[in-house]
Amino acid sequence: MDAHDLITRNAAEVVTEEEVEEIAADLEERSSSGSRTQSGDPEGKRAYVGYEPSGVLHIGHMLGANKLIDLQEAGMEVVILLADVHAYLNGKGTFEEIRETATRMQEQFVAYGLDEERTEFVLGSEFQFGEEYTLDLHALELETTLSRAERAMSEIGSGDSVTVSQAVYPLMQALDIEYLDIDLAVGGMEQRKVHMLARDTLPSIDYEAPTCLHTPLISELSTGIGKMSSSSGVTISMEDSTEEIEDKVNGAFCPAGEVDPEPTEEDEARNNPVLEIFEYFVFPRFDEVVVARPDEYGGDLRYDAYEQLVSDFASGELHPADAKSALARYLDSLIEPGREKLMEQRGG
RNA sequence: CCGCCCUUAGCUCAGACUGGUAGAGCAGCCGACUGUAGAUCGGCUUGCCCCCCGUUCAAAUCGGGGAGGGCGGACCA
Repeated sequence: MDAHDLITRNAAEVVTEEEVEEIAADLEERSSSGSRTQSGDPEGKRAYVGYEPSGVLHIGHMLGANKLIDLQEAGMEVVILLADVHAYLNGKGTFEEIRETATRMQEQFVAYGLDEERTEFVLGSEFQFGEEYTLDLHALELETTLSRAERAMSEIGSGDSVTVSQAVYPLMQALDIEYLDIDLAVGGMEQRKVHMLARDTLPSIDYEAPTCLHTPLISELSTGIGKMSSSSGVTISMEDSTEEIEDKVNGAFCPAGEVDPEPTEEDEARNNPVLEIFEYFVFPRFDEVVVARPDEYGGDLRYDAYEQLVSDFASGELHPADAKSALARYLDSLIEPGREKLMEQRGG
């Protein structure tokens, strides 16, 4: 797979396609000339994603990590911002508490499969209190209306009250992209308003508009309606036991043969979360997927591409129950190293 | 600072005028039916009624104080 395909595979959108092509072309040129990207190389292409530190990685973090692994493979340098200041601004606790969870999070990312040598972890507070940063932040504040900043914070639900800190939050995200010298800003689709704000406002203080890549959001597991969230409903995380994974996956909405389930009576869009997780988690990380199937139903099935699995599912050849048990098994093996790290962290 | 409104189950709210320690819908959980889940049936759980003080035999309900949240406070209409 070439650099461009690695960058864009399983991405919900890229802004803009032209800008990504430029990055990909540059990576291709460098790899063919034999100059493998070294960390800290001023010419290297850098991608980043930012997360508020949380003690336990959940499926959203893992989805982002999958993309970062793709980007590393494509030759990019990868930066994970452990956004302690952002977490503080979002009311997640004291700096001490937040920083402690930041360390745990970093270890879990490595356990999940990020190359430790090629991943740079940066604590937001390392650079976000600098004088220059602060002045730039105020300059951005001058360029941004409250309502625009408020709209960019996806976590703010209607009806919730908004603090000034939450309005500053997205502006800092924009500035981080510049200060970390990022060529590609990565985030889930819930980050697109923040990134669009960054593209609009950074040029007004004479910085470049960042190129952005957004990963899809997985549908709510038990209904297929809306998006899976770490704050409500069923979510999958690194602290799930094998049994919990099995139970959660087994409880997932998964109508037989329906790749594109019908909307609900209230006209809410529905997706098949089981297929989504196969597509975004399993196939990117495994060359071959084996679905164990009882002999009475025809024996095991083997796939080396997501499309093959979908086509069997659509035809009815692959039954949801078999798909689910296979999914639980693969998800479990993805989570296992992180789960062990987590137990180690808690035991010590 | 001042004024008005709100606070009851995880969520949206009823109950307050006419005191008798609480209800609905949704969600959730459990069974039946499906080789999964959903749908559909059947069953079940849940509450510092925002806090404190007072009146009363008895307070979610009445009185006082407080906290949190929403909206408003020039002009124009």
